[in-house]
Amino acid sequence: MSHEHNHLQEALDTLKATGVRITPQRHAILEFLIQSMTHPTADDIYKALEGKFPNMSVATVYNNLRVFREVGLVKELTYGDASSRFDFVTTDHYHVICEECGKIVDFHYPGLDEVEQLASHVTGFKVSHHRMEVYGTCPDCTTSKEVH
Amino acid sequence: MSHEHNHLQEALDTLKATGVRITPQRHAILEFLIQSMTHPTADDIYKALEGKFPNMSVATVYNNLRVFREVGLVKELTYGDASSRFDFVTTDHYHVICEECGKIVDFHYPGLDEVEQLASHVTGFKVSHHRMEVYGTCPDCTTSKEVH
DNA sequence: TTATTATATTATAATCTTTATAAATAGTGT
DNA sequence: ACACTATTTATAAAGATTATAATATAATAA
Repeated sequence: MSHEHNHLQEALDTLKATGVRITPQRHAILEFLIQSMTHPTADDIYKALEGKFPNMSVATVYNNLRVFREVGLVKELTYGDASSRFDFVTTDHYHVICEECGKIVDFHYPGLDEVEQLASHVTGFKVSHHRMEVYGTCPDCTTSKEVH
Repeated sequence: MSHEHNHLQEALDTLKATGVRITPQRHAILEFLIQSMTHPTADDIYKALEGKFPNMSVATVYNNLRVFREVGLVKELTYGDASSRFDFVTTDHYHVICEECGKIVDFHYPGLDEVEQLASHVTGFKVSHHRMEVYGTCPDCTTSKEVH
């Protein structure tokens, strides 16, 4: 049984447990998110599934991404550019983003509890979570920028 | 000579040095950003200055914020919500954001060079910078949520 | 100071992402 | 299979940002 299959099954269980109906569209969106390595936009998902669901509405994609986010299955990433990207939540990881080509690569890091604690102490906030991304140039783009 | 005045003067020098013309609108936008503690949106700035510049266009605000960003005077912050916020760049600091009321508070932290280094090592990226924010509930909102 | 010239501003429209609405459809538990 | 309610669809609307073209203006040099 593959990891992808596991994730999908667990996600469907989560939906059932929270009383969210499992529709073919939701199934397909989840499946796409899980197998996707590209942190797609809502429009990416919409386009990717229009073969299987010629009548699906963009609103359906947005609605379901919101539902998935509320249930904790999906994380919404807002970078500088126009549209949000969506990431199926697996284990805790951060992202490195290539400023040349936009590629997003995961990397794992112990977590920044210390920063949260300091922030909480200094500002008096009750801290719930944080986000962090690293920006730079990916190996491919670094190579193609070199003079030959 | 106040800090605000210093910042403004330095900002104007930066503009002159990079060949960006200093217009009354740019002067006012910079001034507002420097004295503002609220990380305003483009529309906030537009509204704040419409008394002084009744004919200023929204496009002017956006254009100039882009120019300031390109020159390194201003940082654009994209959180989950609809519009970007703009922050005059002074010393390195991070933000805590209240999930109830949206308030943004600065806090200083040594910097996460170690994370950048690890990310670079693991992914092969040439790292240029990172962003991080902490989320939680501010003291005011915590208080007003308590049962009396 | 004035003329020149490129740049900035304005007004407007267009574009793009995301959300709202209402009618039609389809899951789910019985 | 039925009934109930959530979901989907199609469409329009809203909101943020960018593009365009005409006008105005800052910087520079004569």
